[in-house]
Order: sequence, then C-alpha cells, then structure tokens
Amino acid sequence: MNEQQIPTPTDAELEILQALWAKSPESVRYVNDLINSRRNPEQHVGYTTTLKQMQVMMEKGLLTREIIERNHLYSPAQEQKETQAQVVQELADLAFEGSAYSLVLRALGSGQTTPEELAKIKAFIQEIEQQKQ
Amino acid sequence: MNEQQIPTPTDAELEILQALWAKSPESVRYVNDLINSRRNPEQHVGYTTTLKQMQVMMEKGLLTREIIERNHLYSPAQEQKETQAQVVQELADLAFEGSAYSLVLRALGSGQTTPEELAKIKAFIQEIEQQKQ
DNA sequence: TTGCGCATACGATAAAAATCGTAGTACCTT
DNA sequence: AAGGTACTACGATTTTTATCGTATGCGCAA
Repeated sequence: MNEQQIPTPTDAELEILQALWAKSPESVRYVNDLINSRRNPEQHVGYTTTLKQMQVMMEKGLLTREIIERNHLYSPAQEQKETQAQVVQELADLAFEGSAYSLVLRALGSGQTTPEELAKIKAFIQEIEQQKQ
Repeated sequence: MNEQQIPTPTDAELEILQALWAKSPESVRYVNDLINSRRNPEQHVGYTTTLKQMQVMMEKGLLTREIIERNHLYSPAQEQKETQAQVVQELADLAFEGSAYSLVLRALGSGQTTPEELAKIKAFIQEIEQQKQ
C-alpha cells in the first residue's frame, strides 16, 4: 500500500529541488550556493534558511538524506518527472480549468520555443500517437 | 508607457480570475457561488472572504470594477491569455529551468491529452512554423 | 416605519511559507 | 590546548496569503 502522499512543493521548495535535480545527492552548502548564484545579491538567502527549508522538506517526505563522514547529503524523494507532472497538473487546475491541453497551447503560443524544439514536440506527439494504437 | 507591473496572482486569486474569465463583469456573489460549487462542502469559503480577496485584487491592479445600480461588478484587468502566459512562465522558471519546451513535454507526457487534442496541437505548431518563415 | 435580506468596508485573525539568529559540536590548524 | 572554521539543530520571527467577524448602509416588503 502506497501511503506516502507527498505534498506538492512550494516555490522555495521547487527552487531547492531544481538544484538537486541537477546533481544529487548533495549538501546544503551546494544547494545554497547554487540558488544564490541564480539570484541577484539583494535577495541572497542565508545558509540556515536553506538548511531549515531542507530539514522541513525531509519531514514532508520531499527529500531523503544520507550521512557520509558526518556530512548530510540530500536527494529528491521523487523522480523529477513525477514532481513536474504534479505541478503542471496543479497549474492546469488553477488557471486552465484542469486542461493540460490549453496549458500547452498557451505555453507554445508565447513564442518562447525555438523551431528545433517545435520539431521535437511534433516528433514526441507522433510517438504518443503510435503508442496509443 | 506601460507602467502597470501587475503582480502574478496567488492561488486563491487565480481561482477568482478563472471565474471571471468564464463571465465578466460579474458580482462577488457570482464568483463566490461559482467557486464553492467547485469545492466540496468542507472547504466552502465565506462570502466576505471572496469579497476581501477581490478588494485586494483591485488594489493590486488585477481587477477592475464598475458600479451599476449600487452593485459592484468586477472584471479581470488583464486578458486571460496574458495572465496564463505569465503563470506558465513562472512555473517554467521554478520547475523547468525556465524552459517552456520541457514544460510542454512534461504536460504531454502525462497522458491527459486526448488524440483530438494532440492533433490540434500539431496543427497549431504547423501554424507557428508557417508564421515564422 | 420597522425590520429583514443582501450588499460593501475593513480591521483582525489564522494559517502557511520563508527567513533568520543562536547555540552546540566536531575538526583542523597553530 | 586554544581559536578558527564549518557544519547541524531548532526555536523564533517575519512575511505573505487566506479567512473571517462585525459594523454599516440601503431597499423592499409587511
């Protein structure tokens, strides 16, 4: 029986997860540095803030931890794609009447995607269509 | 000069916007009823909660208001598609390293889209590709 | 004309999320 | 052995978001 029920991450938690998706297991120091390297200096976040955040995420079941040489190394408890699917679904519910379809249209419509990416998306759709038969 | 700088809506605010995208201008009563009709009774939200929320949204510039026969009717200050593009971008930044492309792949990958929708998405991509030439 | 129903205003509170300060501990360096 | 450095634990605070209670005003029906 799957009794987990992992909550969907908050914004700050997603930022941390993103760091760990890039590389894990990793230390709080690594995560904190990476996050701050992506922010402008005015909104740097303190080390203990990230630490506390990650401790809370452990309790929530969002992260796992291993202790190596008295250092704590964290990893995401879920696969990246699972979490991503979860947050996309949440946004779809909140702003697109639950329709992943209209979310996709909007994402494509804002012109951020390159021609190569468009081609890959088409190819991906083909794949799905094949499978479904 | 466009001096607006409208903040991106919170979750509760998106719920309200969704109601007004369906029909506007409309009253607080309408919005509150619609929201509650989509929730299970345990988490119904009080009328004054929605009212207050919408008043705050006015101040933030998310809604506009007109007074007709001493009733207040609200409308979204932005087009639906603008706001939607905004929140998609935000989610992309937060969970997809800023890439709308990988967000789209994930949305498509979770199998919520029907064959018809897939076809329409392909068609839409064609359109974009035409335009770009 | 009285009072009920329905509306808005708005301060207060509650709940959730994010940030930080301080203390404690271990290791290394001198 | 003492001091510096780097780590974790954890309570407390701040900030943001969400919810609500109470006061107040207006129109309509009895």
